[in-house]
Amino acid sequence: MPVRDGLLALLDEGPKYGYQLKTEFEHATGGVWTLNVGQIYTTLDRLQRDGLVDATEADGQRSYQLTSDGRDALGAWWQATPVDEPPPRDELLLKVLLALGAGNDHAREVISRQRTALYELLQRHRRAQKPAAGQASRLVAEALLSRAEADLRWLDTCERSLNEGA
Amino acid sequence: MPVRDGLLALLDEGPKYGYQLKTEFEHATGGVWTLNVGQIYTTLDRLQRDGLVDATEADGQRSYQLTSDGRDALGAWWQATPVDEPPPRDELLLKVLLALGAGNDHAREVISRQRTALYELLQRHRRAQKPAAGQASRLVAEALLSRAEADLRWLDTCERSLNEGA
DNA sequence: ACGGGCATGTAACTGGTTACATGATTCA
DNA sequence: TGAATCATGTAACCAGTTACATGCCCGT
Repeated sequence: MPVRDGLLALLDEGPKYGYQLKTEFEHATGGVWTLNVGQIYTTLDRLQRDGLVDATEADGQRSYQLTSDGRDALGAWWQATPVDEPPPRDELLLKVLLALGAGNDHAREVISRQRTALYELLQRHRRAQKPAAGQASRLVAEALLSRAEADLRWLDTCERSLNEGA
Repeated sequence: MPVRDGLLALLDEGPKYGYQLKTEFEHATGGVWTLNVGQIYTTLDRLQRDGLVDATEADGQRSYQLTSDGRDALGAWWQATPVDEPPPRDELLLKVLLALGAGNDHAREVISRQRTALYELLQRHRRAQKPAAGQASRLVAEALLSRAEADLRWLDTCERSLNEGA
C-alpha cells in the first residue's frame, strides 16, 4: 500500500496538513509520481479510521499526526521486505506464460513485441535526463532501467527455453 | 488487470466453465499463482457486465465464451506493452526514496536491510527447484531471480549516490 | 456414511483513483 | 477583476481478494 505508507512516512517528520502531504510526496519522488489531491484526503480518512493517524483542527487547517499505532505500523513497514511467496502478480510474466500456453508462435510474437518495447524504453531513458535532475528522479530513472534490463534478459531466457523445449 | 486478462486469454482457446478456468490458470502459471475460486466468478460476472464474455447454461454447467468485444480486448492486451509514464508505483522504490528523505542514516539502514533480504531470496531460489519442475514454474523462478538481481544492483547505485552526494 | 474434490455462487471489504464541488488567498 | 494556487473534502467506481454457503458426485 504505497500511498498509505508513504503518508505515514512523511507524517513521521511531524504533523502536516493534507495539501502539504501532496507536495512533499511528489517532491520526495522527484515529481514522477503525481497524486490526485483527493486521494490524500481519502487515504488520511482511512488511516484515521484505522487509528494510525489523528487530526486536530485549527483555523480550517486540519493537521494530521501519527498515533503510536501509526508509528508502530510505520516501523513495521520500514522493516518489511518483499515477499516472494506467492510471487508478485506481474503483467509481463503472466502475459508470456499465457502466450506460451497459446502456442510457440504466439509466444514468439509476444516476446518479440515486449522486447522491442523494453529496448526502446531503455534507449529513451538512457538519452534523456542524464544531467542534473534531482537525486530522486535520477534514481527512479535508474530503477526503471535496471528493471527493464532484467526483463530483457528474462525474455531472452524465455526464448531460449522455447527453442530448446521444442 | 492480470486476472481479468488472464481469463480472457484462457477463454480464447474455447468455451470453458468457471472451475475449469481456475485449474487452467494455476496450471499455466506453474502452480505458483493460486486463485480463490470465488474470484473467478466475480471476475467473470464483471467481464459479462462489460460485454467481453457471455455465458450459456446447460445442466447446471455454465459455459463462458468470448464475445467479439472480448476478442478485441484480448488482442489489445497481447499488443500492450508496459508504460513507464508514470513509472509503476513500486514498493521498494518508494521506500528507498522516502528513506533518503528521512536522513542518510535511515536510508543506509533501509538499503542494507533490503539488500540482505534480496540476497537471501537469491540464494534460496538458486538452490531450490533447479531440476525438472515444469517450464512455467522454472520461468517464474527465473523472472524472480532476474528482478532480484536488478534490484540489488539498483540498491548499490542508491548507496553510491548516497556516498557521493554527501 | 462420509470425506474430498468438483462446481457455482454471493456479500463484504480493501486500497487506488478520479471527477467534482467549494472556498480562501495571492498576485498580476 | 480574474486567473492561479492553496486547501479541504465527497461520492463514486474499479479490480483484487476473502470467507462463506450450497450442493453434487465419487470412491472408500
